[in-house]
Amino acid sequence: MTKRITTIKDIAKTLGISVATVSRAMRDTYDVSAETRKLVLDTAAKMNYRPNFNATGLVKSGTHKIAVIIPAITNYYFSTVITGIQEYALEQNYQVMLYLTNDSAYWERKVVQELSLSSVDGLLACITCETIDFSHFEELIEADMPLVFFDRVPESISTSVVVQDDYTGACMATEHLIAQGYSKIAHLAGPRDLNLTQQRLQGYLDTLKKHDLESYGVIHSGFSDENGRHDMEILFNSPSKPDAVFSVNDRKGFGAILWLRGHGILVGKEVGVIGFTNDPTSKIITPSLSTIAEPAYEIGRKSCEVLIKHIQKQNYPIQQVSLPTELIVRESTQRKLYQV
Amino acid sequence: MTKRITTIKDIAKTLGISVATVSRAMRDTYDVSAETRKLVLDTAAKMNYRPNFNATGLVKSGTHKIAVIIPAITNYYFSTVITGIQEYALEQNYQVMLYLTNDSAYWERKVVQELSLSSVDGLLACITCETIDFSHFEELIEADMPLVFFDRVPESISTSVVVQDDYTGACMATEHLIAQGYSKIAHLAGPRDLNLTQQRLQGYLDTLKKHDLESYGVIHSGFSDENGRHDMEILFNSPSKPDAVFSVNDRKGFGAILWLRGHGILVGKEVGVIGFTNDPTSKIITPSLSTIAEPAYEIGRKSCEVLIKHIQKQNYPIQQVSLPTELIVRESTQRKLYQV
DNA sequence: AATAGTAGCGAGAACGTTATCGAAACCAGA
DNA sequence: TCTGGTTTCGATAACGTTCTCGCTACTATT
Repeated sequence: MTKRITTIKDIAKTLGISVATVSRAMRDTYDVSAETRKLVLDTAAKMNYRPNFNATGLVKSGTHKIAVIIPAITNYYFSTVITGIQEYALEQNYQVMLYLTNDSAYWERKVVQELSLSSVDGLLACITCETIDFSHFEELIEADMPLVFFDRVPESISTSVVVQDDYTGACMATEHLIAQGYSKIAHLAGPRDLNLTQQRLQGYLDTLKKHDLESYGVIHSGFSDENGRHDMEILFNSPSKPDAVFSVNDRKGFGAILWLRGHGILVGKEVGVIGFTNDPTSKIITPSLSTIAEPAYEIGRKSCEVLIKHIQKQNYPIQQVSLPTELIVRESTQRKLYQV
Repeated sequence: MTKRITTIKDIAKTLGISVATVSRAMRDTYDVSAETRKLVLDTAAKMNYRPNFNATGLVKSGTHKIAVIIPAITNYYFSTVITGIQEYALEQNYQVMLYLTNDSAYWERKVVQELSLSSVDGLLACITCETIDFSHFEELIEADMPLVFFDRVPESISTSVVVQDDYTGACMATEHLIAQGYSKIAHLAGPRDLNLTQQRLQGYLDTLKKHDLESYGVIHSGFSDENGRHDMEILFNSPSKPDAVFSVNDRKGFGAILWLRGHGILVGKEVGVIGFTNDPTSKIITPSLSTIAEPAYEIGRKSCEVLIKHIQKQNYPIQQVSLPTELIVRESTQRKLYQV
C-alpha cells in the first residue's frame, strides 16, 4: 500500500528507454529487438514487476475476468461445477469472480444489477429456484454482455446454455425402476418453475405412459434431504402407497431412505429409491443409493469454454449443449441382493 | 462490447456540466448542490450508467476485490468457509475472486506469483498440504499486500490467522472416547506438515497421557475416505488392535466406519469412531458419526472481517483468532444404544 | 458599502497501460 | 551518393475516473 509498486515507467527509467518500448517488450510484439526484450524482461523480473490490470483493462476494454453467479456451493454438484469452471478459466488465463445468491431471487437481481459491466468480460449463471422474472439478465444481454446459463436455465431468454440431459436421465431412472419390478412409482420433484424440474418430471411421466403405468404421486418441493423426508411423509400417508420413488436429486433421495428406514421399511426390497446427481454420499448411505450420474465437472468446463468463445468472437453462434448422464445401479433399487 | 457504454462524460455532456461535478454527485461529496446531485443521479439511472472499476481502481489504488486461495471447494468444510467469506465480503461491498490450487504446491505458487498486486486489495489463503516453502507468500507480505490465512496456516510467517481450536477439539474427542470406556485408541492423522495435523495429534497425545493411556497407533495420510479405509487396513492388521479411532476429519471417519462394517465389526459397540468437522454426511452414515463440529461459516466470515480491517487500516495489529469447536455425540461412539 | 467567507462548479493533471504515428538508424541496390 | 525499404524505437494521445486547484457568485458580517 504505502510501498511503491514498480510500474512500466520505473523499468523504462532505469533502462533509459521509453515506456512504449517496455510495453512492447512485455508482449509478443515484433517491433522490438531481441536484446532489448531480454533486457526488459530481466529487469522486470528483478524489480518484481506485476502488470496493473486496471490500466490494461482501461485501455483495451476487457479485464480477463468472468463472473459466476450460483445459488450456493455447499453441495457436491455446484462445487464440482465451479471446480470445472475454475480450471478451464485458469487454463485460458481468465480469473473467476464468485457470487452466491443463496437461492434468493432478490439477491440474484441485486448482484446482477450491481455487477459493473466494465469489471468482467462475461457471465456464467445458474438461476435460483425462485427466479421467474429475468429482466436483470435481459439488461445484460442488451448491453452485449456475453452470458451463458448452466444447469438451471431460463426458457424465455435466448442465450447459450449448458445442461445435462435431464429428460433422458429421468427416463433412464424410471426405466430402471420398472425393469427391477417396481410398478407403483412416485416422483419427488423439484421446485415447480425450474426447467430442470419439468424435464425430469416429463421424462418420468413419459416413461410411465410408455409402460402403461400410472403415477403414484408427484410432490414438488426444495432440494434438501429434509424436503425428501417431508415429501415421503405425505406420500406414504396417502391411501395408495408407492413401491418406488424417483427423486429429482440425491439429497432428497437420502431423506427418502432415512424416512423409510425410520419407519422400518426395507429400502430396495420393499420400496425402491433412485436419485439424480451421483453425490459421493450416495455410496456411503445404507443402503447405497442408485442414481443418475451428472457430469458436473464437464458442465463446468464446457460452460466456461462456451462463454470464453462468446467473449472472444463477437458473433459466436448460440450453443445449446446437453451432456449425457449415466445410470448407476446400487443397493437402493435391488430387490434381491438386499443386505444389512 | 461494440455497444457504447455510458460513461461519466456522457452524463456531463447531456447535462451540460463538467465531469468533475458528475463524479462528485455520484459520491457523497458535500461540494455539490442537492438539485444537481438529484439531476445527475436521475440521468445516470436513466442512461443505465455503471461505474468503470478499472478507472476508479487506477486512480485510487484499490479495487474492491479480494482473492481467496483454497485447495478445493468440493467438500463441506471449504465450501462453507467460502460461503461465509462471500457473504461478509458482499456486505462490505467487496468482491471475491476464487483460486483453486487443487492441493498442489506448484499451482499454489503459480497462482500467488501471477496474482497481479494491483488487481486485488488483499488475500485470504488456505495452504495446500504439500506447502513447505512459503517464499511466494513472503513476497506478497514484502509488497505490503494484506494477507490472512485460515484453517491451514503456516507457522513460520507472521500474519493474521483464523482457525478453529484444533488442539482443544482433539482433546474433547479423545476425552469423549475415554469417557465412553474405550482405552485402546488410535489416531488417523492428516498430512504431516500441516499445523492443523500437529495440533490435533498433540491434543490426542496429551489427553492420552493425562489418563495414563498409550497410543494404539498414529497413521498420517490424506483427507479422503479412501485414506481412512486404507489406514484402518494397516491399523487392524497390526498385533495390537485398537478399540477406538479418532480421525482427523469426518471423511476419513466415513472410510473407517465403512471398513469396519465391511469386516463385520460393530461400530460403536466393538470399535468407537469419532471424526472432526461435522460434515452433513456424518448424520447420514450408519451408524451416524460422532464428531467435533467446526464453525466453518464463522471462520469464513471472521477471516474476511480481519482481512478487510487490514485493508482499511494500514497498521491494524496482527490477529490470532481461534474459534471454539463443539463435541457432537452420535451413534459411532455409543457402546450401549447400538442399533441396526 | 466594503470585506470576508462559503457554496458550487470547472479546468486540468494524474493513475498505468496500450495504440498510433512518425522519426531515426541502418542496410541494400542503383 | 542517393533512394527506398526495413527495423527499432520515442512522443503522445487515449481509456474513465478522481483529485487538486482555483474561480465565480452569493451570503453574512461589520
